[in-house]
Amino acid sequence: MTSRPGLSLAQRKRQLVADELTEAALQLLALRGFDGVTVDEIVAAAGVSKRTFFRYFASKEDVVVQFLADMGTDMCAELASRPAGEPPSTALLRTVLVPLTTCGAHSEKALPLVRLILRTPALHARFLERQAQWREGLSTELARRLGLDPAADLYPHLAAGMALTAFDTVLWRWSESEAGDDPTELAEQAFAVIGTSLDTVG
Amino acid sequence: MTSRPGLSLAQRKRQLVADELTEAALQLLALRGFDGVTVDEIVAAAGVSKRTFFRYFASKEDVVVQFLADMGTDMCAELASRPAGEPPSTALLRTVLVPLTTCGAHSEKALPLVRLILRTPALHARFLERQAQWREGLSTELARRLGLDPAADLYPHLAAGMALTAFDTVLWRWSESEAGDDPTELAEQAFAVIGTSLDTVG
DNA sequence: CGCACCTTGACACCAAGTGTCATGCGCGAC
DNA sequence: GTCGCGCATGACACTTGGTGTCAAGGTGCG
Repeated sequence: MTSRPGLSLAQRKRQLVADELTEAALQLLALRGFDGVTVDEIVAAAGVSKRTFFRYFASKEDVVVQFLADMGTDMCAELASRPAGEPPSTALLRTVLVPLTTCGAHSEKALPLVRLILRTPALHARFLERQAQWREGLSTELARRLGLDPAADLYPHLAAGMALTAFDTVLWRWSESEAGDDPTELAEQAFAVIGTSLDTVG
Repeated sequence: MTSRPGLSLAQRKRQLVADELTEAALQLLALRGFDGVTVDEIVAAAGVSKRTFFRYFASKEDVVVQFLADMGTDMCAELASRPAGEPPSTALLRTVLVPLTTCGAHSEKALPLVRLILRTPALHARFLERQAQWREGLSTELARRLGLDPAADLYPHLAAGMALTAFDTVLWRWSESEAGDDPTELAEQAFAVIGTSLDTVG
């Protein structure tokens, strides 16, 4: 899930431990809820010490939420790779579709995880914090594309925020749906609403 | 700041203690940063026990952020009070203006507070969480106004999210500005961008 | 006066993190 | 081969946020 191939030998062991930890954690958390599990239990299940846990994850929340950092860089990369002439609305739709399609593709695992995050206040807070970081990245990239000064123009920040608002809405709606709507379809619906202003620059 | 007049006698003592606590806390936090101050120091400064602190505030963050709850209800009230025929963009602008004008009016106190919140990860996370609650309230109110089903239509959630995105952008920009731009002016700028899609329902 | 209620403080306790140090293991240099 | 270096780990003590519990004090009321 978080694997990035082609790294040094010693760092692959790190990945292994990290995966072991996240797997153990996710299983327990899905079962008994975020507050119902202590990190001591998690590390016992994974067979490492508590100190090691905190060498891999900055907090108990991070073990659930850390993968979002990768998604943020993925989104930025996608936005950066979109053709220069493309209108912001479609470029941002494509950007937001990156995490959303992977959600849709692995819904068996992703849906419970999303539900856990959105329904646990502590996790939701961290999730929103990450999203704020995404917003920074997207807005600077957007400013670069359009030749705007992100410190002077409100547009980049606003546009990035709107795209993430759409993302949020889709995710929330998806997490509430019983059988699982198609997130990509929902995203298109959402962008049909917000797209108008996205492309009305100036 | 948090005072709500016309309450019972005994509950006014509560307000007093709460104010004492927040004042002591804000002073220390502004001075040494959020992580540089322990709640033991805060309660020592306020002259109460640690246990009492947590009887008034659910967490250390809450002593900084609790007043946001009131702002949320204020915004909902404002939105509910807007005339029925008013287009969503102006109704939401008016809604967002409620906290923003008070910020502008008390910038000497509000600006450092906003900066503290936006620059402290833990506080920022809580802030965003509160905002998510605002979003719930605003979207249901919006759905009521427009006769939409908030569980079926994406629009209410999206519109509320866009309004809060504008709010966020304004607040962020305001907190970065040296001499303090006018938040209400910034809000109008922001709504000039997002307004287009806000009023294009269906 | 006595009673009930509410607030507070003291204290013990749990869970999340962090600093520190010693151990162990792989790996290259000699 | 082995010496030694670096790195990951574990053990442990400690700080801090946060909660449960209980006993004491104040206040209003019959």
